[in-house]
Amino acid sequence: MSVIDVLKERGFIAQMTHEEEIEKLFQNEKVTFYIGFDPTADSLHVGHFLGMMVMAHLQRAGHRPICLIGGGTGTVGDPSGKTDMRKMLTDEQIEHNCNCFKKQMQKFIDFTDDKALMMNNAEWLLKLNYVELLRNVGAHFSVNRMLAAECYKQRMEKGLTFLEFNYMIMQAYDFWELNNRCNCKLQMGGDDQWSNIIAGVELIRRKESKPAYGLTFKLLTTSEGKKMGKTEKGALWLDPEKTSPYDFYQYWRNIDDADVEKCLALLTFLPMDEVRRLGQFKDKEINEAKKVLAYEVTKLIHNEDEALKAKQAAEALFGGAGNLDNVPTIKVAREDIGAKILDILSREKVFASKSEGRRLITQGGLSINDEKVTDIEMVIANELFNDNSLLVKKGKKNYYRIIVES
RNA sequence: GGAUGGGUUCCCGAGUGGCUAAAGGGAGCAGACUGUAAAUCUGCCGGCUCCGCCUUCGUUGGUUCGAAUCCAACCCCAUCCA
Repeated sequence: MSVIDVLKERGFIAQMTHEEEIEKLFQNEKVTFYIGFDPTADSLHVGHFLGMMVMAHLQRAGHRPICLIGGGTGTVGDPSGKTDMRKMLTDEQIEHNCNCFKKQMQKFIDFTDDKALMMNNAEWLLKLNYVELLRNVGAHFSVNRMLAAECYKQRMEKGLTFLEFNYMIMQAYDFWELNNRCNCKLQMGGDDQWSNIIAGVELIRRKESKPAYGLTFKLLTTSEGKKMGKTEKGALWLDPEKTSPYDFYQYWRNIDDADVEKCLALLTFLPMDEVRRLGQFKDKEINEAKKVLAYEVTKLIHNEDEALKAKQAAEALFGGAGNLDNVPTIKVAREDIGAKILDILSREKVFASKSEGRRLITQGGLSINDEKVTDIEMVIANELFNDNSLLVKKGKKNYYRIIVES
């Protein structure tokens, strides 16, 4: 079975420019391909995860991925799928973000011995000469066609700046550049990148009279079509400082029944037989599949040790067994004993504000050691601690262990 | 540069002098039901020293006992014209 078949079977692929030729390409040679990542934040998030999985699959099959960090394009901002213009980032921010991306990708993709490359398009884009670019590249783009592109449709109504309009051209230029530099023949990306990818494919075919290909993978959406990876705290980050492994684990543990099989196929390396077997589970049983999903995904993004800890914490909290050592913990000082629980938990950001804390308690949404807190004025008393720790539950499933720092 | 319309709380969107912390919807949160799921029902949904007070309706000034609502200037957005 070819890698492309594997990707198809697992449900990655959305569109391909030349399906048969791409399949042949992967059978006949070691293919260099690239995926671009815009450094809009200082961490990758689940949205990027899918692309990384694709790279990993292809790398395992002996092909060579290029991670292209958009240090240059990031200064412009991709208008695809955005209703509003993106905020512009400063050069320092972009550089910082690029470095963060790099670190995270290295955990996931093997960059030794040039088995994968990491590049930054700032390297060539920032040097471009405007008039030269217009003559070399601009001549190959039809504004009429660009305006008809899906990715600009929304923005045609809302307004699109010339700056953003050029994003497509820059991305096409990237592909051309990589084609020249590293014989990169294929660009991949999320399905929202389709127009941008085609632009590059066509540019290479025109300039070089050489074949170039494009492939998009499906966006990671829930069964309801919403983007996956949104949490109450914002995006689901891959950086443990921004989203703890425990929260990360819990996100997948709590996923919709309908999305379990899809996620197992896309976000883990479990064999498809196993994925299908787990996907068959119904009702209560499907929780077993969710546990596998959560564990596997956490293991990939963080590591086995963190995945295990997250799993243990979850089992201790929800299964009622095991020790609580790995539960998210808040340390308080000795002099906090006697203070109001409301004050301490607001200070520790368990509540967004005191008002929210009050509301929560009034509505019966806060428990300490499994007993509902009914008194807003309740204080943290010594008797509440067993073994120096106390368990707070906010809402249905947010747990915090509080320990006193000695 | 000119004309017109518009900028309201996380998002959409009502509101044209006091009854407005501001309708309605979405998102979110909590409770019930459950399987740490979905659906459904109920409540909440600016902040605080919370039966009271403070801050918010593009910005800054002004009119008024009182302004998101009226006036002025400015900024931004959309559409048409140049």
